[in-house]
Amino acid sequence: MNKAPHILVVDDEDDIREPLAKYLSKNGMRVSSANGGSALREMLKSTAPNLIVLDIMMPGEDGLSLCRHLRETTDIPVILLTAMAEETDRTIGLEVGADDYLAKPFNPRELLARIKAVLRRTNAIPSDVAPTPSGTLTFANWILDTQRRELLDSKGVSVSLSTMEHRLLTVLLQRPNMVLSRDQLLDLTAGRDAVLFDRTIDNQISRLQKKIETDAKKPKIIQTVWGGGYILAADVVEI
Amino acid sequence: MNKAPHILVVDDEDDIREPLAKYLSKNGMRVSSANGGSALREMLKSTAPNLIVLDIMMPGEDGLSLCRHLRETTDIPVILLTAMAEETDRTIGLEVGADDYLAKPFNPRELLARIKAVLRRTNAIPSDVAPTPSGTLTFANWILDTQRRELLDSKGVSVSLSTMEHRLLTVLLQRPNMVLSRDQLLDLTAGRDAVLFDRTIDNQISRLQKKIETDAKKPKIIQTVWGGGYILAADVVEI
DNA sequence: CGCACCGGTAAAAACTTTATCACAGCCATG
DNA sequence: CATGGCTGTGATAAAGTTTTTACCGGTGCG
Repeated sequence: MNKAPHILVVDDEDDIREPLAKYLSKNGMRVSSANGGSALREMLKSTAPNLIVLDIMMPGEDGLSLCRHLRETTDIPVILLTAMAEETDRTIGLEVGADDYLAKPFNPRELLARIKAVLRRTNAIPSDVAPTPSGTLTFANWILDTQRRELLDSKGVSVSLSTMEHRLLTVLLQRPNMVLSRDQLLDLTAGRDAVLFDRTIDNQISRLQKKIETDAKKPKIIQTVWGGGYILAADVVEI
Repeated sequence: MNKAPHILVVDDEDDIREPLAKYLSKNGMRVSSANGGSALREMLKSTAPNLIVLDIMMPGEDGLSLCRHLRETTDIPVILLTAMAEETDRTIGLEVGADDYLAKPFNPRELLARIKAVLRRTNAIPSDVAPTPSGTLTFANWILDTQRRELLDSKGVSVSLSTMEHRLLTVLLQRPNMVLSRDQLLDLTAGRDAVLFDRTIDNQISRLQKKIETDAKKPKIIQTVWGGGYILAADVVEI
């Protein structure tokens, strides 16, 4: 799609910083790294990364105030790394304005997932301001009653939807004829962090298609956009 | 249903604040904490919690005016904590605009229950579905005389209902074909101040089903909506 | 054509939510 | 002060849902 996101990793320990940088670049990120607060400050003069991964336990530095400073002077999202797994720490981290928080030792996969989640949130889809989740929506011979959580076909026969199916369908109906990436769908339905090799949305789409498509092999209503996500291809009318 | 509620705990004593924050987050809340009035004010600049738990006995602070200030400048509900178990204090607390009040030492469970109760009330079901508390209602071969508190089957045979069963049934009949969450049902059946746990509603429903369903194993009238609550699936006519 | 990904879906696994039962406390009643 | 009905709570079993895994087939591209 666009340019790969630029991640700045700040950690004083080479043994952590370098493998991490390598891992992230292997997985589609552009990575720079800094071995401490002053290197960080120096780098920020010349570049504006899309996200900073910051270890708060660096000798001779106060990671927390560094983070606070970042938050005050820039809009760059920050993910904190810390040695403590304490709930208190998490709280403090978030108080200081971090976007997310991860305790060491961490699973690089999880960090990657969280990075993606934060970036996704930062570039949030514009239309999630609007939608009115109430009322009754019609589309392609179906009627969804959001109050009753009931989906009716043209003859008024009810098809039951599970919680997630209902949520996913509602999300799609609120943004018809618009390509939604898997990440966006995850965000909108579950608010969950997407993890690598996560086929959750595929499955949910698949299950939903089985219920609402005439021919589930050739979906007309919910279509796949190769490399992009899914799109609800129908006009939606609120009645 | 959607995101976990965000609770802000304000207390100067670490020994209280931290375990409490931990307890609440273990029980499905998103928690931030502040160790005093200024930290609170600071945090409110950047976040809008769903509820604030405020200790009014903090040194160098006037908790009461803090609460009053909160009430004047925001719509965020407040639960007060205080060392005194005095009735006077409770009155003062409520006068100042607090939504609830709890004396220390308190049982964390009870606080949790009260938090839930306040949140439930805040997101209360819109009362535009103006219930008609009087009259006689028919549904699915049953006749409920709400005035006489009597339930009759199609042959006119009376089935006795306990207080709670009657109240619950009435509440459901007033909002037929609409999913009602446990929280909503709790609110509608128990009073404002009731501090109950979710399983209570399950039991009430179960007891009611045993009385009115033909086959209690496959309920037709009061159906479970998985992950959502219950729905009275029948047409209700007032006669 | 081969390679590297991407997407579909069944089945297993993990997790969440709900049903049910037993029991204890309460309250009014006799 | 014993009795019996009603309620709320906790434990445990059961049901239902969602996520992960695994495998396979399709797509774009060089």
